[in-house]
Amino acid sequence: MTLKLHNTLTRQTDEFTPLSDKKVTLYTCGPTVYDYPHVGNWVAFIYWDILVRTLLSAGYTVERVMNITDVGHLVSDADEGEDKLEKGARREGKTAWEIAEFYAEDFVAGMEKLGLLPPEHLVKATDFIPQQLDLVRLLKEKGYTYQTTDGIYFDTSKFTAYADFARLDLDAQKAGARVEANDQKRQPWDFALWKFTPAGEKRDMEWETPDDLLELPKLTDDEKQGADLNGVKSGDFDKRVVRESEQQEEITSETSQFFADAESQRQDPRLATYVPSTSQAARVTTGAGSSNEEVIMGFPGWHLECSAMAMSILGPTIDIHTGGIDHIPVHHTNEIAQSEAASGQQFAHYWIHNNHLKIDGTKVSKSLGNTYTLQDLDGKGFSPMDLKLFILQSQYTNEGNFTFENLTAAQHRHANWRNYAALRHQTHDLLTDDDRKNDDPDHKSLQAAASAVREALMNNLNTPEALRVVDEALGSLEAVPLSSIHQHGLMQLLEAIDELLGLQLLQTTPDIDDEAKKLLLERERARETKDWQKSDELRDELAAKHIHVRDTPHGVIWGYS
RNA sequence: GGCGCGUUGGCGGAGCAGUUACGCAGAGGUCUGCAAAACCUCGUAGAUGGGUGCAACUCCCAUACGUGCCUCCA
Repeated sequence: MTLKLHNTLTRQTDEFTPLSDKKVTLYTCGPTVYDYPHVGNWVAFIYWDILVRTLLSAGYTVERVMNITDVGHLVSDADEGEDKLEKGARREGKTAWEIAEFYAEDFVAGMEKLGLLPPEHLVKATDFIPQQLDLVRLLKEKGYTYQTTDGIYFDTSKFTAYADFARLDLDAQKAGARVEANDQKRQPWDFALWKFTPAGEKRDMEWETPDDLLELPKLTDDEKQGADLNGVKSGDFDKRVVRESEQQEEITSETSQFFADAESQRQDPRLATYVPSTSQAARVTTGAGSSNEEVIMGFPGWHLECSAMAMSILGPTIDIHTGGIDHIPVHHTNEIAQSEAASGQQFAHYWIHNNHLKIDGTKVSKSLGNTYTLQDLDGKGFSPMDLKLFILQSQYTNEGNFTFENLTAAQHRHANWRNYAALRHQTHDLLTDDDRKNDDPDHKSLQAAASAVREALMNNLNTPEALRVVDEALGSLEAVPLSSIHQHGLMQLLEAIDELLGLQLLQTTPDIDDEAKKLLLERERARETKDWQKSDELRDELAAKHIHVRDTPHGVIWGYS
């Protein structure tokens, strides 16, 4: 059974073939940590967790990078407006660093509550500034950049495949474009790799812009002779820059860390074609020989972060890149442009995008006040797992619709599942497999259900189908005597559900304590003697302990209430 | 203006060219000391108009409507 995924590159559901037989490299665009994540944000992380679990179940090892965007994500994705972190800092009277730390911790806590597997690399953009500067340097050396008064930009006209991924019609877009705020950009869709801190402003998060990334004032036409670099005709490079970059290549072939880790890990021969740059960028100072004593501070562009982190950790080509559907036209288009321009290789083989969640039929929007967080849901009595089960009700490619009515439906289903899980405490010892062989039909059907769940996920992460399978398998335990439930088979199914869907059914359905068991027995005796009053009192006592009693034709069964 | 997605019963939501899953909710019934649960039955769902097929919810085309991204947002 091969895994199939809907690949945005091909717009088709493709069979998944990783670069390596055993290992899958995966990059997930992570959160921008300036506020609490809302249900719409969590959708993506829940689906990608299912993806990882499915890959693991298929026998792959997974190396996943998830970024924590803690700098550079502007209020507008198009390099305009304020930095979300700096804005959040002012809102709360803290520094951007404090904001980032607080919300990053909250995000990790949320992942734990939702039972999401931790990525192998959960990395902060601010910890990868040198790598990001290296990438800018590399792009500059290859002639893909230009400088404006507010930053270093990627010249999309130099990357001819720019419009391909999102199938953009740039000419048409140009015609209908909004007023362009930055008239120094050569194309409206050029994007900032590195932005300069505006003069007179002090950001919480800013770094020195290495001198060699800056362009000096333009030279005269005569002086520019011979300054072409890599076929770039622009006169934006001067002789000094060319000289410097030549020197750097000498140094850098020894010192670069940019792809070093990835090289040692993957030993992909194609990496040999990649000419690395220096990692010393952050240490470059405006010192001797520089005519410019002013230090220009700056910060990375949002798009740059993802490429730098993905490539420096996983290598220039990764298997899967995931993200929200909104990122196709801008963020991921830009990631592809800068990554592939730098490496000369395909960046990701599979681009997997989750569709958005609507809320009450309309979009999730801070201004509409419908950005429910885990904390909000908790306040209304819904657990993180209720939310997760709700989200799994629809496939990641589909637009979901969040309503409290639907969340309640998921909550009821979750409660039912937990009560089925509790049956394992109520089957008897004689059913622990010793006196029932593995070819027992009940056992087999439960095993079949476990593999049917796996198959459903292999089919483009069809979580609704997986839930249906679980419903049918667990439902088949209904209205049969406890004595005919195959405990081992039930355990295997529950383990499979927890492994594949991460619902933590086993750990959240403990056995009842001895006192409760005693009350149950007492109640049984009372019922045998038709002492209904005592029986009902005992039932109330159990209810106070959140234990619900059902008197079925096959005996008493308890559940959680 | 550009690029997308969708339209299945009260709600959510799959598969499938030929008995319309599954969950939640509703009505009636059986069972039960009572309650709950369970079980049974019911409401007989596929936007519209064409096309291809013996046969279409399922494939193709068009239309309508809804909705998302391109300015908060996964």
